[in-house]
Parts: sequence; structure tokens; C-alpha cells
Amino acid sequence: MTTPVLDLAFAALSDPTRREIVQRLAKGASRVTDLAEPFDMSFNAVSKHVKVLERAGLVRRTRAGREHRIALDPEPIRRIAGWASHYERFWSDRLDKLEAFLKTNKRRD
Amino acid sequence: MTTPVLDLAFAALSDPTRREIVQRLAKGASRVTDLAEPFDMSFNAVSKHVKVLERAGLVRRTRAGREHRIALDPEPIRRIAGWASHYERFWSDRLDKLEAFLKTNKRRD
DNA sequence: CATATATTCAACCTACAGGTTGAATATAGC
DNA sequence: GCTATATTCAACCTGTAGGTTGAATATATG
Repeated sequence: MTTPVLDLAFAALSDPTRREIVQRLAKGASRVTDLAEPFDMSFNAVSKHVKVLERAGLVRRTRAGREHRIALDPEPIRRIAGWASHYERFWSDRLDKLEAFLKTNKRRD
Repeated sequence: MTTPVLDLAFAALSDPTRREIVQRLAKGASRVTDLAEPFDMSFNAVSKHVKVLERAGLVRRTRAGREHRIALDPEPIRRIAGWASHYERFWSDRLDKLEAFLKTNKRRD
């Protein structure tokens, strides 16, 4: 009944359609119609998926006339990354690679 | 129908009972009975949760007589962390902190 | 104003999730 | 061998997830 943040975020991201929507939104905000276009399912189904993402806080909606602009909110993904990071001591073998990745990425900024 | 790794892992982790099981297993492997003990639900319910975790690859089972030893397999969590890391450019404000954290952690090794 | 577009709302369907209880199975210990 | 323990299996129930279709709502546009 509490349905806290992680419950909703994990559940929302367990659907491949919704992960694909999130991925596309990472490249920029989008209307619901444009999000729905590439999928082989009804517009209404995609609209529902967007609502699930919204309820989970993964996405924010701003209305502009009849169009709804859907934008990614990265906070819940951050929370998930934070949750996963508690298991880092199980993946010490990957720490070096990650650190290296972060360093080279930093240089590029 | 494909039900790939991320689908199952995210779905499994969307349940707070299962996240608690994972958390406890991070401190060491456990029998199903011991996992079930603190929960306010039937043993069978917990047994089912363990099976969901197992099917998602988050947990491995080794039989020793009548007892089943359940141990964490960190690979799917790694996959989730990897998935989440693709959204790092949305959290550049946290990159410095993470990098610092990794560096100090490295020093401690 | 009339119509086309963008979107949600509502009802419905089927499948699965998470819980229960009651067996069945297999091993351990007296 | 008998009984207690550890566990799954199977059947069942209720609720929700993900999809559909059809209508309602609101805003653009000729």
C-alpha cells in the first residue's frame, strides 16, 4: 500500500516498452504521439505506459495546448543506481573499469 | 515472451520483500527457512519469492540434503547498474561525488 | 463554425502476481 | 522404522498489468 519510490521505479522499468520510451526520452523530450509512433501497439497502450512512467516519477508532463510534452526525470534512475551501488563489494573486479570510464568521461567535459 | 534478463531482474526487484531478501543475502547465503523467519507471511509465500529471484538469476540455489542454500548472484544487479549508467549525463552534478567516492574506496583496498 | 488532431477516460478481456492452504517429497534423527 | 524438519507442488482467490476498442475532451486550423 505504501508503494514507495523504488517499488514503482523498478516495476515501471521491468517493461521493455517503457525502457525503450525512457531511452528515447534521454535524447530529448517528446509528445505522446511521437513516442507512440514506432511501436506496434495502439496509441492508447503507449499513453498508458507513459502514465505508468509518470506515476513512477520517471517522467514529467507539461501541457502545451493539446500537446503533452513528456520529459525524463532522472531522479528515480539515480535512486536505482544508488540502490545497486550497495552491492559494489560483490563486483570489485569491475571497479577499476568503472573508475577508468568515469575519468576519461570527465576529461571530455 | 522473450523475458530477457533486465525484464526479469527489474520485475523481481520491484517487490520490497524480495529486495529485503536480496539485502539479507548480501550479508551471506541462507536457507529458505531462515530467510522466511522475519517475514509476516507464510513460509510458502517466501519460498515463492525466492523462486522468482532464482528465475531472474539474482539468486543461486545449491541443495545440501533437505536444506537449500540460497546465495546472491550479483550479475543481474550489475546489469541494472550498467543500464542505469547510460543516464549518467543527466546526473553530471553527481559525477564528481561518485568519482571521489570511488577513489577513496580504492585507496582503502 | 466545422473538422481534424492530441490526448485522456472508461469498460472490457486475458494473463499473471502475490498471497493462502493442503498435500507431497525427501532427508535427518531418535 | 517412525517422526520431525525442510522444502516444493498444486489448487485456489483476489487484485493488478497490459492490451484492446469506443467515447469524451480540448485545442488547432480551414
